[in-house]
Amino acid sequence: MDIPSKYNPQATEDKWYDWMEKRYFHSEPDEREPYTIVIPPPNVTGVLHMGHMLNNTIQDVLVRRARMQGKNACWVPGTDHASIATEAKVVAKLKADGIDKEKISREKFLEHAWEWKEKHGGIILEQLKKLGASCDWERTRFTMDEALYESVIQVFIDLYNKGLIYRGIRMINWDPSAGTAISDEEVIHREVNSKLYYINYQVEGENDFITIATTRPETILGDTAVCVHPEDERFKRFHGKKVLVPLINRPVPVIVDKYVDREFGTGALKITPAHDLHDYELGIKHKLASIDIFNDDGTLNESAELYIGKDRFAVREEIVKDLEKSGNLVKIEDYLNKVGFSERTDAVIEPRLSQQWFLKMGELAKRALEVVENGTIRFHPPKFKNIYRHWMENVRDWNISRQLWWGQQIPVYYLPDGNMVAARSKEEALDLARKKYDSGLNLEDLSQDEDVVDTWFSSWLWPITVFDGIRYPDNKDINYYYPTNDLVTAPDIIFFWVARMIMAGMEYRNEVPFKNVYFTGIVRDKLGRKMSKTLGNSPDPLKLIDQYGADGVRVGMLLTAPAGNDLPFDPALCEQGRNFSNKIWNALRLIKGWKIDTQLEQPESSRLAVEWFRSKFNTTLNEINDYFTKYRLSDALMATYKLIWDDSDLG
RNA sequence: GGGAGUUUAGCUCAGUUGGUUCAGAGCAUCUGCCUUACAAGCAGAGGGUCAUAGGUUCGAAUCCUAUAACUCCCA
Repeated sequence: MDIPSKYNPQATEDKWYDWMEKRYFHSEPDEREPYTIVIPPPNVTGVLHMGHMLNNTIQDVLVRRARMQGKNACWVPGTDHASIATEAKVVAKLKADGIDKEKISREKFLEHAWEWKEKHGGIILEQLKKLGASCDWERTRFTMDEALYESVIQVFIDLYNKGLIYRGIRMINWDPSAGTAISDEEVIHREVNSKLYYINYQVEGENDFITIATTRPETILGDTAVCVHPEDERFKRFHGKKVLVPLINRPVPVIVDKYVDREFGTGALKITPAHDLHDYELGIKHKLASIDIFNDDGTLNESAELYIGKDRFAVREEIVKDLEKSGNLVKIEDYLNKVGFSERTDAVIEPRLSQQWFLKMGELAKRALEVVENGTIRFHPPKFKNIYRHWMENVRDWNISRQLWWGQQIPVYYLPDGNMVAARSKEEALDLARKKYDSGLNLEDLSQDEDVVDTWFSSWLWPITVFDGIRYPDNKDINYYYPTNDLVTAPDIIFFWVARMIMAGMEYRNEVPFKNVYFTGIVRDKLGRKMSKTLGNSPDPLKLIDQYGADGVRVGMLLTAPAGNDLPFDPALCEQGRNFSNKIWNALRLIKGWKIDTQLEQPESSRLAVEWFRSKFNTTLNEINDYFTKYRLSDALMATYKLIWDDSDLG
């Protein structure tokens, strides 16, 4: 026989790569029923990891099935511009070339950024092709493409005019490493082994003192009060008095508030309104001063009076020594507390008072919750409904401004008198400003807001903007492909992305963006650890493909991946996948080896066998279809696996 | 601190309204086999107090209560 007994995936798969060129997966609206998936756009800076592999395999399975069912299937690929990550990469590249971002203009920087994007961005899309993803590659989109950029601007202006976007000074999460504010969702709270410092504050004019406990001694320089519980007997003698902030001897009041937990620490709390959310609220309630002691990069500024220009963590060590010298330090205890880290840079988040743009979420959330509650959008598995509901009911306004350049610049123009207008261009802004405020204004009088919007503020429009449905709400594509059918994503971006897409869909199409959301699990290693670069426990998907074939790896991933379940990945699974490919290969060899003699009459045994298999096949097909309608993909795969391995096996 | 979820064979998981096909699947393991599609294979075998303790019921993996362990989300 001339067919090799072992399946060689490379030989087969390479042959099919020109599918992309033959436009087999291109879709145009026609009279058939549409089936649409938009890819969760990976970072343009990203490279393929196991999570993408799983996620895109599932999308490919769904879209290929739809195609087999005769639907007009369209899977739109693309990337997002990932402002923080990309800007960091470009800044680093410029630095290596001896260029300082601060010293070049915004325009120049963006030129470099685009150059970088053209050169290094989008590797991941090529990798997806290797994986065999049957996307409509002619529809590839990028969140900074002109059409998508303009759509974001248009939406911003619209929401601004509706009064849903506002500007205000709020306590926000500052990422000192990226040099920008980030949203609440981008903060990851982790338990950290730290210390609890007990520090004496001397009572002004008395030889008495009050002891507080804090995990952040460096912030005492920004203290503007000490707070105790009104009914705490231990502190009643301090009510109405003032105490001196150690080292700088600033007198601050002792205030009383039931907010204080008497059990925690000493029962006395130092209040730093500029650097803690709860302290900030107490500050407003008790009309306290607020002293911001940090620079943008996390070093101390002049307001701190001491340690100016030094990093916050270096200062923590120094100040403890100085407090000890001055006799204010009582003791240090080990303490486990939760610290917020930036999802992007892993820097410790600094709560900070800052002027930012926010999007009101209340009404948007209400409608977005309703369509999930009433089943217009179904979650698979349904347990994510609870998490979604909880977030939606407690949603807070979304900080959408970022102090970066790479992204859609906020389309708000300020007038010399402090008034502002939102418009698509400076010229339009001028028109508007003349009509609204002052007919004598000139172009030079206007200055555009320097910030860009959060990357998610473009991704939340993705199912609409890939079909240009914001700029042209009645175009052929959007009318045909929207709402999309299935969204496949990881549960960790349910709030970042899924929830917000639903809001945007309801607001701008008055219709849900997708009918089903399939939540994948998180790919872990054999020991159950999350795959990460630092641990080095993530296999390179492309190497796995080399080793086992794309089909082998994909079967391996799906075998243990019921929706929403974490996937403890083991390369042995790919081996099983490869073996399965080989099984199918050899079934082909078997058939090819048969010779049909039309002269002979079919023996009864063969007739029965054919009839049996036909019936078995149809039973299994029903079963598989049933699994698919329930989004039980690994069960569907297993049914297929058993049909081929056990029932087609004539050995 | 608030909420959600999980716990079934060595591993990863199914198990719909409690009852004859309820104790299952795949992998792994063990024992034979290089039998002309496939040793990346074939034939066969073993393996579980369904987390623990109570309760409801004629009957519980399934319902209720408590406990424990783990996971996730939120503050």
